[in-house]
Amino acid sequence: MPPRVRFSPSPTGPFHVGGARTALFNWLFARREGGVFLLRNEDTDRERSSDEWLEGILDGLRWLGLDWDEDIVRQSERRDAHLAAADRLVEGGHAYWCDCTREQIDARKGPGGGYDGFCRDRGLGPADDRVVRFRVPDGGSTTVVDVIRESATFDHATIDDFVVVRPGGAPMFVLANVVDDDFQRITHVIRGEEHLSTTPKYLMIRRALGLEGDPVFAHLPLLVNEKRQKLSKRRDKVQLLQYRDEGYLAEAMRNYLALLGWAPRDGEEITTVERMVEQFRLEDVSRAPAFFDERKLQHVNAHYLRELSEAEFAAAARPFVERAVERFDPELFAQVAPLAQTRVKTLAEVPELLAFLFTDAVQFDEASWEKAIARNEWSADVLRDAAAAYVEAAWETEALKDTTLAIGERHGLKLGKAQAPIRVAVTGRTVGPPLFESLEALGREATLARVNEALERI
RNA sequence: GCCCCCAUGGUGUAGCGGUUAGCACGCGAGCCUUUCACGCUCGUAGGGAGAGUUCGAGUCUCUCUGGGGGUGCCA
Repeated sequence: MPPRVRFSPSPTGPFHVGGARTALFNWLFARREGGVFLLRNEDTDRERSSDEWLEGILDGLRWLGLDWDEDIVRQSERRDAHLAAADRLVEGGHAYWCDCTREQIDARKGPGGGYDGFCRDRGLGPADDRVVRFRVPDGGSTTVVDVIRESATFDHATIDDFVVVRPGGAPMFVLANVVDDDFQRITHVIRGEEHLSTTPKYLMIRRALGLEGDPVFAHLPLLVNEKRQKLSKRRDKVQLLQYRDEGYLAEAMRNYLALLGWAPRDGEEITTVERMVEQFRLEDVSRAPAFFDERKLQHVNAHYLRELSEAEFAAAARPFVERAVERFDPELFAQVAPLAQTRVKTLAEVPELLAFLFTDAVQFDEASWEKAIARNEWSADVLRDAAAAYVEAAWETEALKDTTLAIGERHGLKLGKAQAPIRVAVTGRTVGPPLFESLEALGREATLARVNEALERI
């Protein structure tokens, strides 16, 4: 029997990197084991769920290349099955109707106190304003066996009778989970650690329903922020597709996500998805929470960026540049894009590097101007010589380099020094892509205009 | 409060009773070099604390400490 796993997000907000990591680990496991990767839309909270959020999740999964098998199960359409299970629980004495309000519970146990079992034996029948509570066995305990963290035992005495059906017949998450996992014949439940403490409830419901053959559990370590708290959409940058929009490649994101709580056995952190599938073992997943470190993500992304062919890089970077510069020129861009390839960590950094080629007005960075031009008395001489020599020079990289080299020698300057004022005059900054390649691409006319403009500005 | 989980450099991790505690990110230095990058080389920094088991402990046990998650008529 091939393993069957599921990713079951709740479509109540933008797709989260934590969710993406959970999906990825499920996917890697399924692909590694020749299993089946299923999707379940957990939209039982009708007020908070929407199809638009679901679309965002699907977009994210497609972007990462996480393809799923079989049709997506929509949990809200499984309501009858959930309620039938609740009926069976009540009939079997494993659950009961309860009409306590939060206020009444607080009045009896104090604010924040748990449920005290008040309605356990009142024999209440169904009503729209009543809930169904699971009757937690009085004694004993439930042990969760977990591939990643061995086992965790929970005494029943520490678990209050919990709600399985809300007023109006809305099934709760745990009930729906148990029923649908059984329906989809899920063999391995791979999810975030935040679900570990609800797992005994899951198991108790299974027992009460008489279900046999528990799935294997694997609770993944949480993804946390720099303060070591679980990533939250309120405080942290967690939207998966925001990273795409900021110039990260899907391959890089997928590779980085895999590294959070897991490491390839061969030690090669940056690796192909095929190698990840080959090496993925659930028992190799670590137990400690992992910090989502964007700096390391940047490193991984830069690596993938450099691995692209020049044409692929240009194609990937083009939309970022096109919308950021004054006058986009496709041919010029194709020519200069490779100059940026080893100089950026994300595609979003490409425009600032190349913008000087797609504008009429150079933006001078004042610190650069000061450092390369204003502070050096020889800078005006270099610029004057360049303005003269560039009129006649052959307009290609090597010739421009030789010409500039000669100008430097005349003033006792190495090329590194001599090129600085010219670079600032033409690009506005002391750092940027290789100068002579840039000049060749910019053209003689624009270059001369900028050098002369700088001369006047001194 | 109660329950549960976790603990190797700043970060992600390797190790699975005997290692000079490895790798990667970051950071620092050097080389390369038309700036900046890339690349290469070197360096920086680590098993929370205390007991115990053992000839020997990051690795096993216990206590404590710290962090986190859960404790909903959210998922």
